This record gives sequence, structure tokens and C-alpha cells, in this order.
Amino acid sequence: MFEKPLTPSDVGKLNRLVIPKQHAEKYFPLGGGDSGEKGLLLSFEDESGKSWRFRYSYWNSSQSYVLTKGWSRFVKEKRLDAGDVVSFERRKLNGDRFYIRWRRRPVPVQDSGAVQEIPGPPMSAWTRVFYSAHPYPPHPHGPPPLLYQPDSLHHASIPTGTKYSLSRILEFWKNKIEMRNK
Amino acid sequence: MFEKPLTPSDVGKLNRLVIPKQHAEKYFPLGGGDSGEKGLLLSFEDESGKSWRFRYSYWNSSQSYVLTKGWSRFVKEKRLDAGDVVSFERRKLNGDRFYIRWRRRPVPVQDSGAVQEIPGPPMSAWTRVFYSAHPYPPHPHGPPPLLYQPDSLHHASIPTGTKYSLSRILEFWKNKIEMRNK
DNA sequence: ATTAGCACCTGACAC
DNA sequence: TGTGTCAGGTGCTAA
Repeated sequence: MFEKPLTPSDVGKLNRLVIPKQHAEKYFPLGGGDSGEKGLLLSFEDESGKSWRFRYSYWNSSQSYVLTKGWSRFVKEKRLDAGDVVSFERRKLNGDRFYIRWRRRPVPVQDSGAVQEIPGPPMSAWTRVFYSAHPYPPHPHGPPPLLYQPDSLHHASIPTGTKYSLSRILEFWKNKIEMRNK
Repeated sequence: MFEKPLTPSDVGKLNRLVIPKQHAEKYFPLGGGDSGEKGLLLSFEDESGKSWRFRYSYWNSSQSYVLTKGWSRFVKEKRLDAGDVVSFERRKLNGDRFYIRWRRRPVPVQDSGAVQEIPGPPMSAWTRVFYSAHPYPPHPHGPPPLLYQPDSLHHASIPTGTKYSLSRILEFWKNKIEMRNK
């Protein structure tokens, strides 16, 4: 049916996938007043045969069609990232089902030289911690990103229970924000 | 009956107070199918004798009990802030009524003077920032205050060894930065 | 235009 | 380890 390259918001904390209107209206029509109220529950099968249910609805405020409930679980399980592509298919072969596929982003993002190193011995530790732990890059529009998440750091593991002393936290972030505000 | 120290959300723009489940089910039972649907209207008397009505209901999605309608007016009139404590009481003395009381957040524990492993601001910087930052967006005019006010730190309300989980730290600072960028 | 209120949703974390 | 709780969110509607 169609594909969509995921935006940062699609894989971010908004927990929703925007379906481009032309595709939404063509393939997932919401019947006006009836199902249009609360949306639909759409079921898809992934590459492993696992079934995924997403709530599909229309947001009047943004006039867009979205998958909401269930979407974030999919993003997490598949470890989807901005630029990756999801595709929705319908196969009438055995029973007319919906399928959802995904693939890594076609070409690695070119390094624009935007990654900023924070100087200082403790800081480098912190940048690593932060990069690897920060699930969502900042919004792509507006001011230049404060944080950047290079591919190589995606899954660097920090034990989830790791804790840090306040003074180091404050020191680090004071710096961050001062840089940001310059 | 019980008390609750208010969270930033309880006094913030969500306009609701979460009643901890244990207390809710003990003192404000929602009778299954009857009142469970639409909640109740609870009436309380404050310290001045003024009557407050709150809508009390159960949110299925989060499985929590909340005061909604009317709550924000109470917060505003009493100028409640995060950390302040509300208490709910029932007095059978004259007529078995509900009372609602409130008090300012407990005075912080005196700073022990212990030195941090790494030089940095006292712990209260953190608490102060954390709580004062949330409720209502606090930029009246002029540049919003930078991260913390070292000059206003006379107490430590957290034991000096306290550490924080990464997720809390990141969440907090993400908010901070977003506010500054607004 | 703003916002209280409402019914939902989710991730983090304490146990 | 899971699981339940709940703090912090969302979009929508009505006023």
C-alpha cells in the first residue's frame, strides 16, 4: 500500500505515527460520523507473524491521521529510529490481512559535523551517558539541536539502575545549558 | 483519614489530584456499577468553613482515583504548591462531614554540612529547582532564572548521599531546556 | 483565544 | 524477576 520514512516525532515521545493524509484516506478510510468518533482498531502482522494492534484515528486539531495506542510498543520492540521506513501492506492471498514491515534507513545519515564534543574528562563520560540514554533527539525544527544521537551510541548500555551524584549532574547541565544559551 | 504531599502535577495544569489507591478505596469507595460510572461529588469543608465540591472518579486507563472538577479552584485559592500537604478528615462530631486541610511543605531538614565527594552546589539546589520549576510556567518577564539560585540555598532537604536515577534527571532537564527554548 | 474538564495513555519505578 | 501504582502526559470539547 504505502511506506513512510519515520520522522523523529514518529519514533519519539509523542507515541504516535502520522499517516500521510492521502494514504490514510485511501487505505484506511474512517467512515465519517460512525467510526470517525473513536477511531478504529487496526491489526497488522509483522515479519515474524506477531500481531500488532494500533488505534487509528483522526486528530481534528492537527487534521491528521494517526496511529496511537500500541505504536510506541512497536517502535521499541523494533528499535525504530528516525529515517527508518515502515511499510503497510495488504495481502489478499490468505484472508485479506494487513501487514506491517520495516527496514533500516536507506543510507546512514551523513555526518554534518554537528556533533559537539563537550571538553573535559568528566564530561566525556557524561556525554556518553547522555547520548546513550536519551531516547529522543530534540525536535528537528527551530534551534539547533542540543543533543545528537550518533548511530554508534544507540545501544551503548548503561545499567538502568545507575545513579549519579547531584553535583556532577548539576555541573554538567549547567555547562550544557550555558553553551546552549550563548 | 489521610494526607498527601502534593506533586507538581497535583498543583499543575492537569487540574486533578491523584488519590493514592489505598486511601481512595478505603475512605471514598466507589460503589461498583452505580456511582462507579460517573464518579461522585464529594463535599469538604475548609478551615474557614467554606464548602468545596470536587468531582471524584476513577480513571480506567491509569487505574487511579482522582479529584477533578473543582480541584484547580482549590489549588488556586489556597495557592498550593508542590510539596504542600493536603489532608482529608472525617469528623463525626457534628454531622459526619468531610474536611479538607492543607499546610505548607514541611520545613526542610537542616544541612548537615557534610562535604560532597565532588564540589558542587548543596542538595537543596536540586529540590528547589525541581519543585519550583513545575507548577505554572514561571516566566513573568525578563529572562527566566538560570538553573538554580545558589544564594537561596540554606537548607538541604535531601540526605547528602542522595542520588537520582538517570531517567528522572533526564526528564527534569529536558523540561528545563524546553522551557528555556520556548 | 484561553482554559477547565474529561477520558484516555504510558513509562518509570518501587516492591 | 514481574506487576501495580501513579506522576506526568495527550487530544478533544465546552464554556
